[in-house]
Amino acid sequence: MLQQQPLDLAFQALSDPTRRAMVERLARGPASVSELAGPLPMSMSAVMQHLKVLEGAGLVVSEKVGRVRTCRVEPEALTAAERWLNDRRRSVERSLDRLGLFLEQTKPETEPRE
Amino acid sequence: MLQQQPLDLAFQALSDPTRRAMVERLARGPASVSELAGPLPMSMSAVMQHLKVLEGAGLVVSEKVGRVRTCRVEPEALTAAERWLNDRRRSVERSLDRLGLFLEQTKPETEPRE
DNA sequence: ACGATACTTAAGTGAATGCTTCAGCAACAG
DNA sequence: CTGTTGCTGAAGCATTCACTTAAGTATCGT
Repeated sequence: MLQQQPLDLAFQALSDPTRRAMVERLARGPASVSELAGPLPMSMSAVMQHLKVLEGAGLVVSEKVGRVRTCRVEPEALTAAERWLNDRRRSVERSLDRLGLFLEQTKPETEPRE
Repeated sequence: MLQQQPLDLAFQALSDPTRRAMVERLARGPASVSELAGPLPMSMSAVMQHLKVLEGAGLVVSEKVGRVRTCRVEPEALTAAERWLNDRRRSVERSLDRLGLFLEQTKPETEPRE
Protein backbone atom coordinates (compact mmCIF):
# COMPACT_ATOMS: atom_id res chain seq x y z
CA MET A 1 0.00 0.00 0.00
CA LEU A 2 1.19 3.45 -0.86
CA GLN A 3 -0.36 5.03 2.20
CA GLN A 4 -1.49 3.54 5.47
CA GLN A 5 -4.85 4.80 6.58
CA PRO A 6 -5.79 4.99 10.25
CA LEU A 7 -8.10 1.99 9.99
CA ASP A 8 -5.39 -0.14 8.40
CA LEU A 9 -3.11 0.52 11.32
CA ALA A 10 -5.82 0.01 13.92
CA PHE A 11 -7.08 -3.33 12.60
CA GLN A 12 -3.53 -4.43 11.88
CA ALA A 13 -2.54 -3.64 15.46
CA LEU A 14 -5.55 -5.45 16.89
CA SER A 15 -5.04 -8.53 14.75
CA ASP A 16 -2.29 -9.79 17.04
CA PRO A 17 -3.42 -11.63 20.20
CA THR A 18 -0.49 -10.31 22.21
CA ARG A 19 -1.37 -6.74 21.34
CA ARG A 20 -5.04 -7.34 22.11
CA ALA A 21 -3.98 -8.74 25.49
CA MET A 22 -2.01 -5.56 26.07
CA VAL A 23 -5.02 -3.42 25.18
CA GLU A 24 -7.20 -5.53 27.47
CA ARG A 25 -4.76 -4.99 30.31
CA LEU A 26 -4.56 -1.26 29.64
CA ALA A 27 -8.33 -1.02 29.39
CA ARG A 28 -8.41 -1.81 33.12
CA GLY A 29 -6.03 1.06 33.82
CA PRO A 30 -2.59 2.48 32.92
CA ALA A 31 0.48 0.26 33.24
CA SER A 32 4.23 0.42 32.79
CA VAL A 33 6.05 -1.54 30.09
CA SER A 34 7.24 -4.01 32.72
CA GLU A 35 3.73 -4.55 33.99
CA LEU A 36 2.57 -5.17 30.45
CA ALA A 37 5.41 -7.58 29.79
CA GLY A 38 4.94 -9.46 33.08
CA PRO A 39 2.25 -11.98 32.06
CA LEU A 40 3.40 -12.24 28.45
CA PRO A 41 5.61 -15.17 27.35
CA MET A 42 8.21 -13.07 25.57
CA SER A 43 11.05 -10.64 26.12
CA MET A 44 10.42 -7.05 27.13
CA SER A 45 12.05 -6.06 23.87
CA ALA A 46 9.29 -7.82 21.97
CA VAL A 47 6.68 -6.11 24.13
CA MET A 48 8.27 -2.75 23.30
CA GLN A 49 7.91 -3.51 19.62
CA HIS A 50 4.25 -4.38 20.07
CA LEU A 51 3.82 -1.17 22.04
CA LYS A 52 5.24 0.82 19.16
CA VAL A 53 2.72 -0.77 16.81
CA LEU A 54 -0.13 0.14 19.15
CA GLU A 55 1.18 3.69 19.49
CA GLY A 56 1.66 3.95 15.75
CA ALA A 57 -2.00 3.05 15.33
CA GLY A 58 -2.94 5.69 17.88
CA LEU A 59 -4.58 3.08 20.08
CA VAL A 60 -2.17 3.63 22.97
CA VAL A 61 -0.28 6.65 24.24
CA SER A 62 2.56 6.59 26.73
CA GLU A 63 4.62 9.00 28.74
CA LYS A 64 7.97 8.45 30.34
CA VAL A 65 8.61 9.73 33.86
CA GLY A 66 12.02 8.93 35.26
CA ARG A 67 12.81 5.48 33.92
CA VAL A 68 9.21 4.27 33.83
CA ARG A 69 7.02 4.58 30.75
CA THR A 70 3.35 4.57 31.62
CA CYS A 71 0.90 3.51 28.92
CA ARG A 72 -2.83 3.94 28.50
CA VAL A 73 -5.46 3.28 25.87
CA GLU A 74 -6.76 6.11 23.68
CA PRO A 75 -10.49 5.27 23.60
CA GLU A 76 -11.25 7.46 20.59
CA ALA A 77 -9.03 5.35 18.37
CA LEU A 78 -11.20 2.35 19.24
CA THR A 79 -14.27 4.33 18.22
CA ALA A 80 -13.08 4.71 14.62
CA ALA A 81 -12.79 0.95 14.10
CA GLU A 82 -16.02 0.41 15.98
CA ARG A 83 -17.86 2.80 13.68
CA TRP A 84 -16.51 1.19 10.51
CA LEU A 85 -17.77 -2.21 11.68
CA ASN A 86 -21.11 -0.77 12.74
CA ASP A 87 -21.64 1.02 9.42
CA ARG A 88 -20.88 -2.10 7.36
CA ARG A 89 -22.99 -4.38 9.51
CA ARG A 90 -25.96 -2.04 9.34
CA SER A 91 -25.53 -1.75 5.60
CA VAL A 92 -25.60 -5.54 5.24
CA GLU A 93 -28.63 -5.88 7.47
CA ARG A 94 -30.40 -3.14 5.57
CA SER A 95 -29.80 -4.85 2.23
CA LEU A 96 -30.98 -8.15 3.69
CA ASP A 97 -34.15 -6.45 4.86
CA ARG A 98 -34.70 -5.04 1.38
CA LEU A 99 -34.28 -8.50 -0.10
CA GLY A 100 -36.76 -9.99 2.34
CA LEU A 101 -39.26 -7.27 1.57
CA PHE A 102 -38.77 -7.75 -2.15
CA LEU A 103 -39.35 -11.49 -1.92
CA GLU A 104 -42.41 -10.93 0.19
CA GLN A 105 -43.88 -8.41 -2.23
CA THR A 106 -43.17 -10.28 -5.46
CA LYS A 107 -44.44 -13.61 -4.18
CA PRO A 108 -47.28 -12.85 -1.77
CA GLU A 109 -48.89 -16.25 -2.37
CA THR A 110 -46.00 -18.27 -0.94
CA GLU A 111 -45.87 -18.76 2.80
CA PRO A 112 -44.23 -15.72 4.48
CA ARG A 113 -42.54 -17.60 7.35
CA GLU A 114 -40.20 -20.57 7.09
CA MET B 1 0.34 -18.63 17.67
CA LEU B 2 -0.70 -22.10 18.71
CA GLN B 3 -4.38 -21.49 18.07
CA GLN B 4 -6.18 -18.85 16.08
CA GLN B 5 -9.20 -17.47 17.85
CA PRO B 6 -12.14 -16.01 15.95
CA LEU B 7 -11.18 -12.45 16.82
CA ASP B 8 -7.61 -12.98 15.60
CA LEU B 9 -8.90 -14.06 12.23
CA ALA B 10 -11.49 -11.29 12.00
CA PHE B 11 -9.14 -8.42 12.84
CA GLN B 12 -6.42 -9.99 10.73
CA ALA B 13 -8.78 -10.21 7.77
CA LEU B 14 -9.94 -6.61 8.19
CA SER B 15 -6.41 -5.26 8.54
CA ASP B 16 -5.89 -5.39 4.79
CA PRO B 17 -7.32 -2.48 2.77
CA THR B 18 -8.12 -4.70 -0.20
CA ARG B 19 -10.16 -7.03 1.98
CA ARG B 20 -11.93 -4.11 3.64
CA ALA B 21 -12.78 -2.80 0.18
CA MET B 22 -14.24 -6.21 -0.64
CA VAL B 23 -16.33 -6.16 2.53
CA GLU B 24 -17.48 -2.63 1.74
CA ARG B 25 -18.56 -3.76 -1.71
CA LEU B 26 -20.34 -6.81 -0.32
CA ALA B 27 -22.02 -4.73 2.37
CA ARG B 28 -23.98 -3.07 -0.45
CA GLY B 29 -25.14 -6.46 -1.66
CA PRO B 30 -23.90 -9.88 -2.88
CA ALA B 31 -21.38 -10.06 -5.70
CA SER B 32 -19.51 -12.61 -7.77
CA VAL B 33 -15.75 -13.05 -7.60
CA SER B 34 -15.39 -11.22 -10.92
CA GLU B 35 -17.46 -8.31 -9.69
CA LEU B 36 -15.29 -8.12 -6.60
CA ALA B 37 -12.09 -8.27 -8.63
CA GLY B 38 -13.28 -5.71 -11.19
CA PRO B 39 -12.28 -2.47 -9.44
CA LEU B 40 -9.25 -3.98 -7.69
CA PRO B 41 -5.75 -3.48 -9.16
CA MET B 42 -4.72 -7.12 -9.00
CA SER B 43 -5.33 -10.51 -10.55
CA MET B 44 -8.48 -12.49 -9.85
CA SER B 45 -6.26 -15.14 -8.33
CA ALA B 46 -5.15 -12.66 -5.70
CA VAL B 47 -8.76 -11.70 -5.05
CA MET B 48 -9.58 -15.37 -4.55
CA GLN B 49 -6.89 -15.61 -1.92
CA HIS B 50 -8.29 -12.58 -0.12
CA LEU B 51 -11.73 -14.12 -0.34
CA LYS B 52 -10.45 -17.26 1.33
CA VAL B 53 -9.06 -15.19 4.19
CA LEU B 54 -12.42 -13.46 4.62
CA GLU B 55 -14.24 -16.79 4.53
CA GLY B 56 -11.76 -18.32 6.96
CA ALA B 57 -12.56 -15.51 9.35
CA GLY B 58 -16.27 -16.17 8.89
CA LEU B 59 -16.83 -12.62 7.67
CA VAL B 60 -17.97 -13.72 4.23
CA VAL B 61 -19.80 -16.77 2.94
CA SER B 62 -20.13 -17.80 -0.68
CA GLU B 63 -22.00 -20.30 -2.76
CA LYS B 64 -21.21 -21.52 -6.23
CA VAL B 65 -23.99 -21.87 -8.77
CA GLY B 66 -22.91 -22.96 -12.21
CA ARG B 67 -19.54 -21.33 -12.73
CA VAL B 68 -20.35 -18.23 -10.68
CA ARG B 69 -19.51 -17.97 -6.98
CA THR B 70 -21.70 -15.44 -5.22
CA CYS B 71 -20.38 -13.89 -2.00
CA ARG B 72 -22.05 -12.03 0.82
CA VAL B 73 -21.10 -10.65 4.21
CA GLU B 74 -22.00 -12.52 7.38
CA PRO B 75 -23.11 -9.64 9.62
CA GLU B 76 -22.84 -11.61 12.86
CA ALA B 77 -19.10 -12.02 12.40
CA LEU B 78 -18.80 -8.24 12.37
CA THR B 79 -20.72 -8.08 15.63
CA ALA B 80 -18.08 -10.08 17.52
CA ALA B 81 -15.30 -7.65 16.66
CA GLU B 82 -17.64 -4.74 17.27
CA ARG B 83 -18.44 -5.99 20.75
CA TRP B 84 -14.79 -6.51 21.67
CA LEU B 85 -14.02 -2.90 20.73
CA ASN B 86 -17.08 -1.60 22.53
CA ASP B 87 -16.27 -3.52 25.72
CA ARG B 88 -12.67 -2.27 25.84
CA ARG B 89 -13.62 1.29 25.06
CA ARG B 90 -16.27 1.37 27.75
CA SER B 91 -13.82 -0.16 30.20
CA VAL B 92 -11.29 2.57 29.47
CA GLU B 93 -13.87 5.31 29.76
CA ARG B 94 -15.12 3.85 33.03
CA SER B 95 -11.61 3.79 34.52
CA LEU B 96 -11.04 7.37 33.36
CA ASP B 97 -14.27 8.40 35.08
CA ARG B 98 -13.13 6.70 38.29
CA LEU B 99 -9.83 8.57 38.10
CA GLY B 100 -11.58 11.88 37.61
CA LEU B 101 -13.85 11.21 40.54
CA PHE B 102 -10.91 10.16 42.71
CA LEU B 103 -8.94 13.30 41.93
CA GLU B 104 -11.98 15.43 42.63
CA GLN B 105 -12.64 13.77 45.98
CA THR B 106 -9.08 13.65 47.31
CA LYS B 107 -8.20 17.22 46.39
CA PRO B 108 -11.36 19.27 46.76
CA GLU B 109 -9.37 22.45 47.69
CA THR B 110 -7.52 22.69 44.34
CA GLU B 111 -9.27 24.38 41.45
CA PRO B 112 -11.47 21.81 39.64
CA ARG B 113 -10.89 23.16 36.11
CA GLU B 114 -7.54 23.62 34.40
C1' DA C 1 30.30 5.80 43.16
C1' DC C 2 28.08 1.31 42.30
C1' DG C 3 24.86 -1.86 41.13
C1' DA C 4 20.21 -2.82 40.00
C1' DT C 5 16.16 -1.44 37.45
C1' DA C 6 13.57 -0.06 33.39
C1' DC C 7 13.61 0.62 29.27
C1' DT C 8 15.72 1.20 24.28
C1' DT C 9 18.05 0.06 20.05
C1' DA C 10 20.13 -2.86 16.50
C1' DA C 11 20.85 -6.87 14.04
C1' DG C 12 19.43 -11.30 12.73
C1' DT C 13 16.18 -15.28 11.74
C1' DG C 14 12.35 -18.14 10.41
C1' DA C 15 7.62 -17.96 9.17
C1' DA C 16 3.67 -15.70 7.28
C1' DT C 17 1.67 -12.40 3.79
C1' DG C 18 0.46 -10.48 -0.58
C1' DC C 19 1.14 -10.78 -4.60
C1' DT C 20 2.58 -12.88 -9.46
C1' DT C 21 2.32 -16.22 -13.45
C1' DC C 22 0.97 -20.31 -15.47
C1' DA C 23 -1.72 -24.15 -15.93
C1' DG C 24 -5.89 -26.35 -15.13
C1' DC C 25 -11.22 -27.34 -15.28
C1' DA C 26 -16.18 -27.00 -15.35
C1' DA C 27 -20.17 -24.47 -17.30
C1' DC C 28 -22.26 -21.99 -20.81
C1' DA C 29 -22.98 -19.82 -25.69
C1' DG C 30 -23.16 -20.51 -30.43
C1' DC D 1 -17.84 -29.70 -30.64
C1' DT D 2 -15.37 -25.41 -29.73
C1' DG D 3 -14.25 -21.28 -27.73
C1' DT D 4 -14.97 -18.13 -23.95
C1' DT D 5 -16.01 -17.16 -19.28
C1' DG D 6 -15.32 -17.70 -14.38
C1' DC D 7 -13.11 -19.63 -11.20
C1' DT D 8 -9.32 -22.67 -8.92
C1' DG D 9 -4.68 -24.58 -7.72
C1' DA D 10 0.22 -24.69 -7.36
C1' DA D 11 4.63 -22.68 -7.39
C1' DG D 12 7.64 -18.88 -6.78
C1' DC D 13 9.19 -14.47 -4.86
C1' DA D 14 9.80 -10.07 -2.34
C1' DT D 15 8.34 -7.99 1.78
C1' DT D 16 6.70 -7.76 6.30
C1' DC D 17 6.15 -9.78 10.96
C1' DA D 18 7.09 -11.52 15.42
C1' DC D 19 10.18 -12.70 17.72
C1' DT D 20 15.37 -13.45 19.61
C1' DT D 21 19.88 -12.05 21.60
C1' DA D 22 23.14 -8.71 22.73
C1' DA D 23 24.57 -4.33 23.70
C1' DG D 24 23.41 0.06 25.01
C1' DT D 25 21.40 4.40 28.09
C1' DA D 26 19.26 6.68 31.63
C1' DT D 27 17.36 6.59 36.35
C1' DC D 28 17.13 5.24 41.17
C1' DG D 29 18.45 3.25 45.71
C1' DT D 30 22.21 2.86 49.09
